[in-house]
Amino acid sequence: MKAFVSQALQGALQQLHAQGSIPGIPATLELDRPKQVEHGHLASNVALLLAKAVGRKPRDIANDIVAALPASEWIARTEIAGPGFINFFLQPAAFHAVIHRVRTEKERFGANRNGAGQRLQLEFVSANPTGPLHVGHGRGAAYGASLANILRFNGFDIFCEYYVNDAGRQMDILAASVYLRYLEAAGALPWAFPENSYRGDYVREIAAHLREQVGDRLQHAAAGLPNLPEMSDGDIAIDTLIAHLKQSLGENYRTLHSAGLDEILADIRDDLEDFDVRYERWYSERSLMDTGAVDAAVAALEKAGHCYTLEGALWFRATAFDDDKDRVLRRDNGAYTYFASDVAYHAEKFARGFTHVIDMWGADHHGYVPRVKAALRALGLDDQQLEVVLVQFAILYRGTEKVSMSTRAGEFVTLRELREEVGNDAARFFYVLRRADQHLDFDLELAKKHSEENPVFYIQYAHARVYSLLRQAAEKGLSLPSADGVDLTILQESREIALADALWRFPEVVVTAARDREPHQIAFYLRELAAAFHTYYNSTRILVEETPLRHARLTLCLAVAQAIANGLRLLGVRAPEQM
RNA sequence: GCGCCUGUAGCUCAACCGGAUAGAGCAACGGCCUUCUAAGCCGUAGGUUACAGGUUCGAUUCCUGUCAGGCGCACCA
Repeated sequence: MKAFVSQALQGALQQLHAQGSIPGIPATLELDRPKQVEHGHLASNVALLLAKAVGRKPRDIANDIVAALPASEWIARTEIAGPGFINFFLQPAAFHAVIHRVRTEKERFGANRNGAGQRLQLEFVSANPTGPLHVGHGRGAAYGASLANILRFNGFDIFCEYYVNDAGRQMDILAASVYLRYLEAAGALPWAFPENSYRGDYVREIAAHLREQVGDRLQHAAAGLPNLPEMSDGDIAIDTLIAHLKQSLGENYRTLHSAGLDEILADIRDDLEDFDVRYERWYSERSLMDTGAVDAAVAALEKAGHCYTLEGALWFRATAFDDDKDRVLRRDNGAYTYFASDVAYHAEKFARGFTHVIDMWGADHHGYVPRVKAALRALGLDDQQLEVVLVQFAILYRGTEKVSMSTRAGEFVTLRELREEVGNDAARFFYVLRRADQHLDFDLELAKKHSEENPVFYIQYAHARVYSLLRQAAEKGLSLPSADGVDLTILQESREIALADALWRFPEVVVTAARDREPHQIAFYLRELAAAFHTYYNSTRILVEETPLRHARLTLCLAVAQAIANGLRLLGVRAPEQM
């Protein structure tokens, strides 16, 4: 419909251009919905843009443009308003066409092929597998999964990936923590559990499972165990413990390490699966080490002459590529930094042929963006193809009190707990109700309280009401509209036009939500569509005796239900037929 | 100190990558159920868009500065 008007406008402009009255057609020409209905269904600012170049008043130019518009069955009339806007008022037939389109396209209504041929990689969550996902990770999960759905609806080929940090020191700390709990369970822990290890209950469970698996076979490493509480520096204490375990357990250290990693990763997978968040691939950091990809990436940087050695460490000259300071790739102890494997990972993403790569990181990683981009450029890659979306933190509150979310202390609220408390639908919806760059205050008390008067129910209710109408019609023995042969031209009431107008916006919102990486646009749109429906429902009786009118109105309602279902599906929220 | 994000109604947030009179939800107040689900609808009230400049036909949006909040500035991940 918009394309139709746009075509007519372009035609008029081309005609004026051919006549020499305007120098060209502005590229920034807008054809948008005015905020107020009095300003028409569509409005263009083109005359305002041309005024300066032509040297005439905008309103005069607008007059010429309107005069040059071809006659049309869908444009009822035009109006020149304000400083020189051209307002278009459409015929009801244009809106009837939208309803027809929804019924034809069904679950594909709103979809487009804008992204056809583009392979896009989306990495999100990628939380360290050192514990269950907490509510902060939930935001990234909901956001990423929704964005993936929206991009797919726009025709992009999307590949979702979770980067598993299974190689770092944090994993060793987890292994050590599991071991201490393992000893504790056997009554063989000589002192109290240390502060800076992972202390959540899940560590006890992993230790218990390990014990079932290996019995007391690993207990021998307790001999010569360094006295952690006596050591003043906690980090050194942990590292000493890890070194001791690696040495005395030998091959069995791998068993210990895997016990934690496997169980937690399985838990994370289940959790996300239940949350309807799915990945094409879980990418192991360790695999980058094992295949030599990290060696290769670092070697490539060295070969390109962007590295130097200082005090035993290998540095990348990131400052040559606009970063604040140079970065260490390999420590003086010979171990690679996290940064080194991340360079390898990103180089590998590009090597796999994605046309565009989107990373979704927590906002606390923002300082990390310049150095990754610097490394990509140093490797001769186009850093423009890497887009980093920073998702601000979700700060947990219980009433007015901030809730600590230290994973080590085990005091956090897990994503699973949140889902069980407010439900998947509400959680998915709430998480994407704000832009990514907005801080999200997640008040647990409020989330619970809202579970009954939640905006998501408002939208679901609109959907369910339509199906309720169908059930009512069946009970009363009233016939339902068939797929075709419904005369929509009877729909002339302003609220019916307004409702169809709201429907027509869905395809546009799908485009801008993808373009701006903003799933919240879908959520806000759905609330407006639901509001338009509730208004209509309250003002107009749908199940009237006159069959043609009833069929036309039900067709409109079914179109609304279809659009709501399509929108909710993009956000991972169910569209129930009954509440 | 440097960098990134943010500042809009009492609260939580929108505002279509510069457009016309800045909009919703919640909270407050007043109405609507003998008829399709009141988990709903209708209405009232609420604003110097943090502040000061600048850019232009036009600024919540872009630029500069100030103030305030969050985050980051590791041979951690």
